[in-house]
Amino acid sequence: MRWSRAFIPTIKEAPADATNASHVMLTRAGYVRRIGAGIYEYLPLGLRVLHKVERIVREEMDRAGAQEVLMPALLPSDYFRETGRWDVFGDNLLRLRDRKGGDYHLGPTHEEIITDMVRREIRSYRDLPRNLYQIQNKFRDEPRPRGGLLRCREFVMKDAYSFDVDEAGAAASYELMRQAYTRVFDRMKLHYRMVQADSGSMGGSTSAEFQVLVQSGEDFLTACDSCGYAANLEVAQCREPAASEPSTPTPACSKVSTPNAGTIEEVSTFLKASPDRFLKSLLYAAGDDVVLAVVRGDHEINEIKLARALGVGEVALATEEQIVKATGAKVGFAGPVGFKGRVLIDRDAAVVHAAITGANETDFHLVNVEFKRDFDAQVADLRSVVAGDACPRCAKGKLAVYRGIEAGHIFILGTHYSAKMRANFSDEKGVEKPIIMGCYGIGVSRLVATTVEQFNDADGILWPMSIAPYHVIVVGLGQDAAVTEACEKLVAGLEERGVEVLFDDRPERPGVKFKDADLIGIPLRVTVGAKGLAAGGVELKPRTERDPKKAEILPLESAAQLIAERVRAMMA
RNA sequence: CGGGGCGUAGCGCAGCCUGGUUAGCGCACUUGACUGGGGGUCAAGGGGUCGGUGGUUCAAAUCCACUCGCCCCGACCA
Repeated sequence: MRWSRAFIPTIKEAPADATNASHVMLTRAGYVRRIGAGIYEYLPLGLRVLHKVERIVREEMDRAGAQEVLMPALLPSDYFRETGRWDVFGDNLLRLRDRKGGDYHLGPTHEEIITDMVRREIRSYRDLPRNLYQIQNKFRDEPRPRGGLLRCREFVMKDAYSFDVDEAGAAASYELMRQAYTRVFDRMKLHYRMVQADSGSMGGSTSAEFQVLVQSGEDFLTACDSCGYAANLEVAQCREPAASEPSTPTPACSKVSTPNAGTIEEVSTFLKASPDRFLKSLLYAAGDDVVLAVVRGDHEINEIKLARALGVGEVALATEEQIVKATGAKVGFAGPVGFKGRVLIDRDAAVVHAAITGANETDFHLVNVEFKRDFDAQVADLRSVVAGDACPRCAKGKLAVYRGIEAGHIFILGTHYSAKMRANFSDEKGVEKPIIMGCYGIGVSRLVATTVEQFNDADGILWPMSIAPYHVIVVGLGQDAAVTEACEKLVAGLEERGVEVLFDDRPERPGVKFKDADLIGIPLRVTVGAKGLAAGGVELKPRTERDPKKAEILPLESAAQLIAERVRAMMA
């Protein structure tokens, strides 16, 4: 491709509303344009990258024995009504109505549709297992699209769905997908972790997320430094603390005045006691009840764990009125001692001795509080892991905390959809049973942006060879006939060898071309100029090399061959 | 949905508080000259329903009301 004929609108200044690296880079480099909140156009370079990601995903899905299908984006409401998601999805579902008044929506995910496709055709265990996948645009009316391409209202997603006769079969399908995912992310050279994750409300048993590690990630993860344990912070566990006795008997619990000191920080300063001696008491609304959850002062409560311990779907922080009503005190003075209602305490909070808590009385706290002696509560794991916690899996490991972007999620669904939709098969004995399903997503368009988040520098993008829009950029300097001739010859030689070449033949100054080449991030740059030709050939420099003086001089005659080999090596 | 902010040339912004006659700046764009290995210099140009509607006023980018769009923080998020 000749740049002089290409549509690659690079710009110096990104729109002011671009806040993260991928949005800024992809916009400046002419890959995408935003035309609405969470709605993007893919320009030629952007589409080439998107297609390359799709191709890798397709190849690995096919290799794992899955087959591609295409489902409608426009869906009649019947299917989602059948499983209740017409209501469950709420405002996240992009709904519309046709001229006859019929309810429709744009598909946010296609479990119901694929389940319907399968139930109409699959009758027998002989028809199973099967794995079907789709790569297509999906729609969610996000409450707040953000992060450029990272969270859009319309996005490209690969979803695979597996259908098995039993749990063992489903586990095997899941394992195949796990391996396929590993291959996909490896081929893209991403730095990622597979982590345990919350299966969500959709009743999955086994599930794992593929998190790409980047500082700008929305998710927090933890991983052990010595074994393979890794989990999303939502569900991450740490080792249970050892039980301990106070070194000296704790004096009787007593009340102290702490005027206007409601936060841990204020009371901690006021009483000159470190936060880890506090029992932080938080009130939560769980269904119709208000419960008290207690964690150590320096820890943060994890609402997913709390909900699980309570056996409810979700919990919400109590309102100010609820707090005042339940404790009889202003916000900031709640405590477990004397609390009338259900109390849960985190394992680490339960082993604090001579603790400090709110007194359920405005402007007062209690000191020398002892769990069991002064109050009782249900002990549970309620807090989020913090860096430095002991690994729950191995004896010596410490947990580190990272940030990541969720690029993939695999899980076993069981019979959640098949039971509701009567997607059954007959087993060997003729007994009708629901199909065991799994589903496996990859955010394809999100992956484009995620890769840029991980691979960029001050000058622009650094694509991995496997998904770069072009393998090589040939930069011709000056209007010299000899230079032009050398460029043409090199470009032809590379294209003959299957190398994808962008040839910058524009009559621009060298500085402009070099800046643009860095910005769009093609992995290999070949500079062809009078100077280089005089010195023996063309100059090859990887995008990762900052110093132009370190470019290799390749003889023009053999350059195409050598560069083609280099491309192949970088692809692997 | 709660809080904060922004809509003025393709992009980035000033002007608005304190209304006033041709609405400015940088980048980008066009033309010419010089220049030519990391976003060059000089000169001359073109480009605007000031988000929309209504109101106040002799006069509105500027004041008021409504409205649409967008961004950020939070809530939410397969």
